[in-house]
Amino acid sequence: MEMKCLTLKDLLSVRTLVNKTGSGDTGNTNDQKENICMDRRKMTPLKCESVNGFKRVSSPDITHMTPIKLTERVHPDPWTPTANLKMLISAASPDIRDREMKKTLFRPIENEEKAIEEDEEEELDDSCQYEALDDSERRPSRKQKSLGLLCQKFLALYPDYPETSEGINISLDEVAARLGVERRRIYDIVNVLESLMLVSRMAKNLYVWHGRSALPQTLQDLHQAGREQGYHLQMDQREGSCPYATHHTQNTHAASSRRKDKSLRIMSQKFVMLFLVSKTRTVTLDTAAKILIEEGQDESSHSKYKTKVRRLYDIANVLTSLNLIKKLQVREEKSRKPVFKWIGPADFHSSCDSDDLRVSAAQVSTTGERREKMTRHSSFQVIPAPPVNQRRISSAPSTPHRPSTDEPVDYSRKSVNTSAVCRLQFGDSVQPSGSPVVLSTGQASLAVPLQTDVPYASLPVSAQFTSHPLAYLPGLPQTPLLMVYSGHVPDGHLKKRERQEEEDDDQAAKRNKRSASIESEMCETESLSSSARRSPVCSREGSPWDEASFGPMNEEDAGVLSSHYLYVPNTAGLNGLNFLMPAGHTQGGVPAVAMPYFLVHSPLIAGAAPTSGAEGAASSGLGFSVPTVLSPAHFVMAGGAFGVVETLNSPEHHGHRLPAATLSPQGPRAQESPQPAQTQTPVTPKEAAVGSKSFFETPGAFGSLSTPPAARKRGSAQRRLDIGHASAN
DNA sequence: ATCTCCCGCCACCAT
DNA sequence: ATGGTGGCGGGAGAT
Repeated sequence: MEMKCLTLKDLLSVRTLVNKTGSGDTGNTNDQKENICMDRRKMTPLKCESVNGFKRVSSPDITHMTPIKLTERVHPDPWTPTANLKMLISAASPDIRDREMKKTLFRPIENEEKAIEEDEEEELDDSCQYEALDDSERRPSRKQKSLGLLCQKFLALYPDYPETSEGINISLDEVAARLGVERRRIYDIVNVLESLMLVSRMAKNLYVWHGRSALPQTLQDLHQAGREQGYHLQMDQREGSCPYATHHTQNTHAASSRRKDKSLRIMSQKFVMLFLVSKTRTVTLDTAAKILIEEGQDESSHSKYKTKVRRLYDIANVLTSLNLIKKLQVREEKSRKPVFKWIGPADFHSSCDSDDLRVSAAQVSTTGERREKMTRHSSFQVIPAPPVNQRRISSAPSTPHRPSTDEPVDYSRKSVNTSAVCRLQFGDSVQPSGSPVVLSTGQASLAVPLQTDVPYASLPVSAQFTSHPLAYLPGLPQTPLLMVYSGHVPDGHLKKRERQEEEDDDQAAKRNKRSASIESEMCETESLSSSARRSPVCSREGSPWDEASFGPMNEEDAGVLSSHYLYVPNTAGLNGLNFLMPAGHTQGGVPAVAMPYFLVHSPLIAGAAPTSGAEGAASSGLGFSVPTVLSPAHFVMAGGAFGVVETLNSPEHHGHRLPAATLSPQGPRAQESPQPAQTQTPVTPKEAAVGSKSFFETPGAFGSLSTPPAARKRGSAQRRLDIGHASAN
């Protein structure tokens, strides 16, 4: 989608309910909130007081959008959130109202319970159901304030399948006011929705609604990622303790502490993955919590578990509202055991295998967009938007954007890319086989036969590739980015995933096993973005030339790798770039997963032998001589680890590290290393630290699939997961 | 008693 | 310093 939505800010404000309500949204509302807070807050006196206090002060504060206890300010009828909504809706424009009504009234019932609840609530609201007027009744029940219900209301505000042309802006403030809740709650919802790409964050306080259009694809991607992550194994085995569990935990320590890693978004995606890879499509919170804890936490204290479960409940409530899962009451033993069953689309696995395989220029925009939207997780991310179409959310409320600095490449999430990227195979999920790569460069796309070798042995690589030892990409077009990806489907990349399920187990197990050492680094969105900035090369911390980064990986690692990309930001004078790819590198001593292509830093090429890393890789069996053809553009040659490479000399570009990068031998250790010398962009210490973080810990999973554009804008640190951040940097 | 999960404090982090 | 985000866990309602 285009970012036109961004420009819609004006529109937005116009259509906002609040505005309609008239009066500077805050002003009146605040007054109203007065009555509310008291009744509504069942809270302790203290809370009430604070509320009041807040309230008093709020009037003046109105100016800034600081979250105001929206709950209180919206409607006088505290105990019925729905009432607030209705009121607001009625005040809204006909469109909104209609849509709203339609939604609420006709939306398929999710879970009986929910539906019923809602209905009841509606009734209550509508009629003067004051039968239950006792004070106790007046106070909204816990259920009425549930996140799930709130989410339903939220969803009711937007069409499941909005017209593609225009994005629907979502102002958190507005929606919070509209729903009569505090903003904090909206974050909970939006984060989960974002994890499924139902919405995308465009800027501060501004999201764009995408609806369920991309849901199937998103789910497919998640399914893929889940399998690559080895979740299916864990799901199968876990019913006690997963052997891998402990393993996992081990090496993540460094990364695990970061805030984003515990992100609700990520957790949500993982949670969904669990369902998707589960044969029974059911997941117990207990299992999910354990699995998730293992991944992200060092310690698994009971409190951690409890916290995790809390979050899972939050997520589950939203997913339930989305009709994707439903709760099953399974009582066993002496206690009830919360179990959720997937009731959403489940056929995605077989659907898109072939179509998406090749991403043509034309497709890039859409596909890329989709991926990009995939949470902020780099794994889902994709292509940066072309400078041209980029929309800055500058208009976005309170989000200043840097003007043109980032002009060349804006990976801001906001910018839904239009194709500026050349993308070769998308990913395993998308591209079934390590097939020929289709390179799309904005306007033109060329197919580059890639020799997939041993590492890809499992792949049905056809002879077609063999004939082309090298992929030669003559001067890259204007395209800002070039991404080459040789699709290797770890799982044997069968078209039918079902079929693989059993087959993959071994691999998955293997991956899982080793995941401990690399997981933290895999596919981490944030790390990608941040690291990208720091280091042009995918190598984790070190400079592109860091040997460690390029060193051959061990077999295990090799096994884990599933995707390889060649990622070349074509910004600063890369147009003339010529690219060579070794077609059939032998894996001789090289771990099966060695990369088939390299990036070579021109200086190196020109002058002496490639740096150790590159050198090593090259020598390792990739008989690959660097032709003089290579342009002066800086090249980075990456051998083994994975396939993301970037040019070094684009300041604006931040390369971004692929998940595979984590595979470097040093593993975790690398993480600790200080900032790469080459950091192009100033990085805060924190960022650096972040770099090693892992998002998905899925080798080659999404991370590999979607490469976050080299330079993702960095939004708030917390948003770094985002695909694109508004401000470039 | 245990499950759910609301609520809002407050750490984070970009500005 | 400011303000948007959102992790987190206390603690209370629901079962």
